[in-house]
Amino acid sequence: MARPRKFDETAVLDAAVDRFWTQGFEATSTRELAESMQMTLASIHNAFGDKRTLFRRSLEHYLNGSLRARIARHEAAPSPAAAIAGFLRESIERSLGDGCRRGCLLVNSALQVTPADPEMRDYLNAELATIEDFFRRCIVRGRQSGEIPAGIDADDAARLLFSNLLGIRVLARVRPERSLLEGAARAALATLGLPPMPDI
Amino acid sequence: MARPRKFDETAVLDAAVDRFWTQGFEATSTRELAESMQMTLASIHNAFGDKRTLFRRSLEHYLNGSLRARIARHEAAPSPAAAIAGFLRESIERSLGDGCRRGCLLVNSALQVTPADPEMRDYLNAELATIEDFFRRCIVRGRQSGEIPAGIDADDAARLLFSNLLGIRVLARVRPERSLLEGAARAALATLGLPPMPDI
DNA sequence: CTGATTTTAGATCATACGATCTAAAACGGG
DNA sequence: CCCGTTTTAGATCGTATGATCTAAAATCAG
Repeated sequence: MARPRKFDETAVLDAAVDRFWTQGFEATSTRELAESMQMTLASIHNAFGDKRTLFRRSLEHYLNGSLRARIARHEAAPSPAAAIAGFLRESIERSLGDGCRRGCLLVNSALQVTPADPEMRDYLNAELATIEDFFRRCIVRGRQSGEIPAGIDADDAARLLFSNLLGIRVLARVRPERSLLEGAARAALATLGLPPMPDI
Repeated sequence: MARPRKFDETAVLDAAVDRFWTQGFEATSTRELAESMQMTLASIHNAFGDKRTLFRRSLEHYLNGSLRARIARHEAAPSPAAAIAGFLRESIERSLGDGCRRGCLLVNSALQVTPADPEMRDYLNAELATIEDFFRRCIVRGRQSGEIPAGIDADDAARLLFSNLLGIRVLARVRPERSLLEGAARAALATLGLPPMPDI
């Protein structure tokens, strides 16, 4: 019978996410992680494997509690148009509410992957694609129900919303100004004939 | 009379840009830079200062030969609407033409700045802002001349184009697919009543 | 109690990192 | 020639890095 673990997995993964999110993978040392996670280096290695594997686990943890949950919640709403608007509103509020101005761990990480790690790139791409797909499904459903006016090609509309959100995510880290983030989202919604973002 | 330099500054800065662009600042070691630049570590330090200063110099070099030159060229064109469309077309073609799929050094770097370096963040933000300003100037001038239809607020239109371009830049690194990049740009242009991107 | 197993704690390893040091080289001036 | 200055070359430094090692601790079963 082995000695029981002293750490709470959720708590330590939260701590790891926090560090990686703020500083990025490369600039975060294993000692800094040990400090944040309140674990020794050996314990981290025992429990999570090497640094890259911990990073991967942290991403997964972040996505489960963040992007995936939010897409599911918004998509469960009866109105596809309002789902888009609400998703954008929530994205902006979360970013603006982050005192550390970290933007989005997924987007940050996607840009930091080096060519030496195509597996990580593909993983991140698959996750990013869930955003684009969410937008597309909403557009298609909204047009079928007549809630969203026909206009440009549905694929292109989804791509516009996708790139718009990615841009907002970039700005959330480097220039988190409400007028800028809201203006970009408001314009995308308006030009696509979608309802405005709900007020908070 | 000092010993003359052996290196060509432009060539070595090109080499540094290449490395930083591909791998990012943190993941690129000074020894890798020395190899690429065909200079010793001490010579690099003598000529350019520490790693961060070299990075800054490399960014400046990249921007002079890239973003700044392109904004100036497109803005000199007689048609503000065509300037926007042409700028987007060029951005996409440059990204898709890059076999290393590096995206945009400016955007990549902006996301990699850690909170410990606000000065670098501000520098990068100022550079990014020149893109937004370019779009705004074109929108305003195009509307004055009647070439661009009135629609949503000019500031918001500029923000939409800006976030759209940032998103395209992100995708240029992580998922450089022509249909995706072109679709996002095409949708932004179409919904703002702008002309399509010129064919290549 | 011993044994098996996993976890923790602290030290340590092998290597890499950014940066610096020493000395020779390269140049023109006097 | 010597001198002054900067650059180059190669070695080295002090520290940090990701990872590992050793041994004690914690647990239940027999």
